[in-house]
Amino acid sequence: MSRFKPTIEDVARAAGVSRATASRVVNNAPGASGPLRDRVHAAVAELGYRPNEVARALASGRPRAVDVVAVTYGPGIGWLGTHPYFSRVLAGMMPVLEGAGAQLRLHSVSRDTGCGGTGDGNTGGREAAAAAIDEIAANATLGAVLADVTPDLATRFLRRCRRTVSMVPTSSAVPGMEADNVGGAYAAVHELYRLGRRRIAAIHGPEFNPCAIDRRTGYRRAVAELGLGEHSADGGFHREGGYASARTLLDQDPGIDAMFVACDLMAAGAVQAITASGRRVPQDVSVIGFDDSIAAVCTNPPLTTMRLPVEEMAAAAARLLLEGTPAAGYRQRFPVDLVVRASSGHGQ
Amino acid sequence: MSRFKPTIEDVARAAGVSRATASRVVNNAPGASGPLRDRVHAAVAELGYRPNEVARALASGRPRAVDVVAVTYGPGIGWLGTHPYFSRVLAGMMPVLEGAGAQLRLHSVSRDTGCGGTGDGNTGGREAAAAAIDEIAANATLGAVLADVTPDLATRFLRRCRRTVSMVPTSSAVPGMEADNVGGAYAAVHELYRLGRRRIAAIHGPEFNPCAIDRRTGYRRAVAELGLGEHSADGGFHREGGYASARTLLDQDPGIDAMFVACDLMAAGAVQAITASGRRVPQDVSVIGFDDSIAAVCTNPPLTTMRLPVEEMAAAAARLLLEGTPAAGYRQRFPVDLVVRASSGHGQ
DNA sequence: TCTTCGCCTGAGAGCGCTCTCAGGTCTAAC
DNA sequence: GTTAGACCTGAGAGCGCTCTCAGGCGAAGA
Repeated sequence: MSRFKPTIEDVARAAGVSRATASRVVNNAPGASGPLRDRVHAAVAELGYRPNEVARALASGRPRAVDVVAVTYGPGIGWLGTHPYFSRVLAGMMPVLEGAGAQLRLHSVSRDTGCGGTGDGNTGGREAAAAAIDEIAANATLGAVLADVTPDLATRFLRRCRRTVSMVPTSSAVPGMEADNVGGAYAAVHELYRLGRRRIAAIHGPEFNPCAIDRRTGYRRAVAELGLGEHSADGGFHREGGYASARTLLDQDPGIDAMFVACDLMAAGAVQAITASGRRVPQDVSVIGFDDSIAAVCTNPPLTTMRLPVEEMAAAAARLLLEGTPAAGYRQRFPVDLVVRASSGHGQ
Repeated sequence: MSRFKPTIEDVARAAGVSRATASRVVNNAPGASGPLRDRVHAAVAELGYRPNEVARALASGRPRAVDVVAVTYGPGIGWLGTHPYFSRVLAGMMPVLEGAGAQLRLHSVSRDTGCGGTGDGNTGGREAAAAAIDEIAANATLGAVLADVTPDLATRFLRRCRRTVSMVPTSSAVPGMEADNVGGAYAAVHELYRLGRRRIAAIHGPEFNPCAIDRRTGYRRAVAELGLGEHSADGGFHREGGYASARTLLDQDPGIDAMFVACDLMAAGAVQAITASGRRVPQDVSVIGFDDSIAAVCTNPPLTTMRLPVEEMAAAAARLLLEGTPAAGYRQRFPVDLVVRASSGHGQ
């Protein structure tokens, strides 16, 4: 097989037409027809021609690529490799993008170090993150989806790239897909209450994460309304944190009979910690997670959880970007529903 | 903030130099120096100039982008959103690519339907997949990593794009990162044997998956050498399949005292099925998984598993691509090591 | 002082494609 | 027969950047 890559010039020559006509046919644009179309198609087939996307992008000024920016934090490589959230975003967008002939470019920015690397240094971390965000925004083309991001970074991104949509709540003008995190957490606590639980602890995500903040708010609101005490710890949105927090919580107050855990990964850790302490889930301690990610069904018992429709949100974000520049402050809301499995139990 | 995007022309004008000089400075190329460098840098800073990657790619003929192709199969959206494998590949490559200023483009091809969509139709599935592969290969630039792929598709890809590396074993000339899947499975069975288990069943991955084939081979070899019987089922590399297979296996032969499960996700399902059957893990049935993915530590008890160094493999693949075109048939081998957790037990 | 060499620098030619615009053809209506 | 209108077609000008090449200039050697 020859390594020769035919250009549209070659196609045009082979078909005996001009470059413009060949382009029209290849792009299925109107204004060329009948015999010429056939000749061009034949030439394309014969030469094995494929348009060069890069040239096409440059010439048309609108490259067909959506940038997905995952702002990660946490130990090691960040969440990208372990937290199911990101794959769900990708999986949700992929079919939409592919259907539109758009590419998906993935970027990761570590909130702490700028680059999506393994570094843990804090020296100039914020500036590095900001610089990385600028860099990506400057080259974002069809648009960008901020998979997880802090409001300041989101605002900064929007300044360079209007065609942006955030997957997490940001207070700013950044268009976003917004799940009812507050309501979900609120509903989880109420469900636990309904099951007869009265000492409902919470394991939250990191305090700078917008989703974590909302879920915490929902928990607090519910607990306050129900006249219950507040017991909570920060589990950092990773399993290890969930384990450690559950332990701490149980040590502090052995009477805890339920836990609302702000993500399934942490909930998996919490279930392990509860079990390790000699308690049973759900008989002794009822657990409700959040996300309905793959982690929820891997635990034993499987997790009752609040389903975050990540795939749907991601698909909607992709569609929004494909359509054009979303209006500043645009919001699309998604419900967060209870999915009952075994970890919450059946009540007394 | 103005929406004006300065070009290198603007920078050159502002600095009072030619476009060529501005380009040299921006690219840190030799042949420009002293005062001019400073002037250009000043202009860049003042205008907030960012090189347009698309134009740069077209002009230089070497776009800095690596394409990651995930060939998925299975129900629904495929594995992309649920199987931890893909995120690990991404997470492993990201730091390397970012360090080299390269972008990461993600593609998914469904083995069954071509597009990475949700379809389940088989009509023309293979041809669609092949067409999608061709399309991606034609535009692959810096190179491509085949995250999971069947040998036929890999070969086809290589035909259009020499700069390719596979993450799974392919018998063809495709350069690849090769983990010792056979040895890992073999070692797992031996470990189970060492623990005193004599009825060691296996839950395999889909028979067309190269990794699954190798792991099956390792299992068979070990079982044959140890003079044990073979009991196995296909779990399709997803949790549900693991659950169903474990159930079936246990029904067929209630005396099974150990299971080698070819991926952690399936193992999570298997553990649930074993528990549901009234047996204990590891006391009654010892379980060893494969991968050491996040799923391994979410289960209860946590899984003893064979660690597949996916991140390292992915990073190595990225480095290989960055370096140039790997030789046909190039192989880099990775060990698969036992990670002992609770699901295998301590022996009698 | 003249030549040689080396180092800067800028002009200009593309990379492969899109898209506008002017010209050309053909049909139909006057 | 003439003309307006609709529809094709191709020439050519870029998109923003890279990179080659030749000219210019100063230092060093003859």
